[in-house]
Amino acid sequence: MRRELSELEKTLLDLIWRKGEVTADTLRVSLPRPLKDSTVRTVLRRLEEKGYVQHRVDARTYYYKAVDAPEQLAAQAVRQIIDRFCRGSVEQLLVGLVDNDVLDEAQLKRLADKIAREKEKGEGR
Amino acid sequence: MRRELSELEKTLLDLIWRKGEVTADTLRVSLPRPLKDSTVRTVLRRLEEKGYVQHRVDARTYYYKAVDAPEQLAAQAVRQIIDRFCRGSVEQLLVGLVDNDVLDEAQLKRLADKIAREKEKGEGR
DNA sequence: TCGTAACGTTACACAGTGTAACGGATGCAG
DNA sequence: CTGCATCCGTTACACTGTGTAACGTTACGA
Repeated sequence: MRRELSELEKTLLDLIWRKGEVTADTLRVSLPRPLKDSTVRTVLRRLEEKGYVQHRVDARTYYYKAVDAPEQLAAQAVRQIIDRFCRGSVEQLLVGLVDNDVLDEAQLKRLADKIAREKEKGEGR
Repeated sequence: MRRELSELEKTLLDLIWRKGEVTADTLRVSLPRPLKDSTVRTVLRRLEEKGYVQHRVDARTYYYKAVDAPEQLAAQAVRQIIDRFCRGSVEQLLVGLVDNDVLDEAQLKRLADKIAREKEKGEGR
């Protein structure tokens, strides 16, 4: 499992997801609070060390992009939560989500149907 | 939102959930790796400062118990994930879970039905 | 050849974490 | 009543991660 992300790293990664592929400077100017360019680059490098982003070079400029889609990281994170808090049971998690109003039961049912339908369609391909 | 838990704190909290209510020493002897009693107490106090556990005193012995059920913390954590990674959409998360094999679609449907049934029963009360 | 634009290296202070020694209070056995 | 054992809090310290940036380096274009 990859190392944890710090708060600032998460902020940057978020921006990268939103923008697709970015240079350190593009990123810098769209930051919520101002940071020096060297700061941004340092954090980008740490993000890369941790395996969350990659860069390609084009005419001595680095273009960074995220390695995983956000949903993938989300899925991993949820899996960890399940292991940690729900004794490995997805069911227990879902029930907990409904109980704690993160998810309401109508929504859940609708989703289940929708996903089932898409799955069917996908398999008929 | 409460502060983050460190790894050791998570370990202790897990044990507390499993045992219900514990003294520092009960906890200490069931740890995976040996720690001094003062260490355990320090971590317990930090856990309490962070608001995850409470203690009551009985004849100068502290009995600690968890403030929230694990499922509650799980729900909160998932909500954060949704905000952070899925642009606030639970649906997107669930789809991602299915796509990444954390949850399979049959299971989801079964769960949805079960929860819907329980909900109905609960409201008839 | 020189400024500019990009980058990496290095640095540093501050917070959090794991880990524990110590010393104070208090109840129980003599 | 006195001293040992039991529990607890305080204090401490080293290590790591994090936010933040100054500075040195390299290569291109004018």
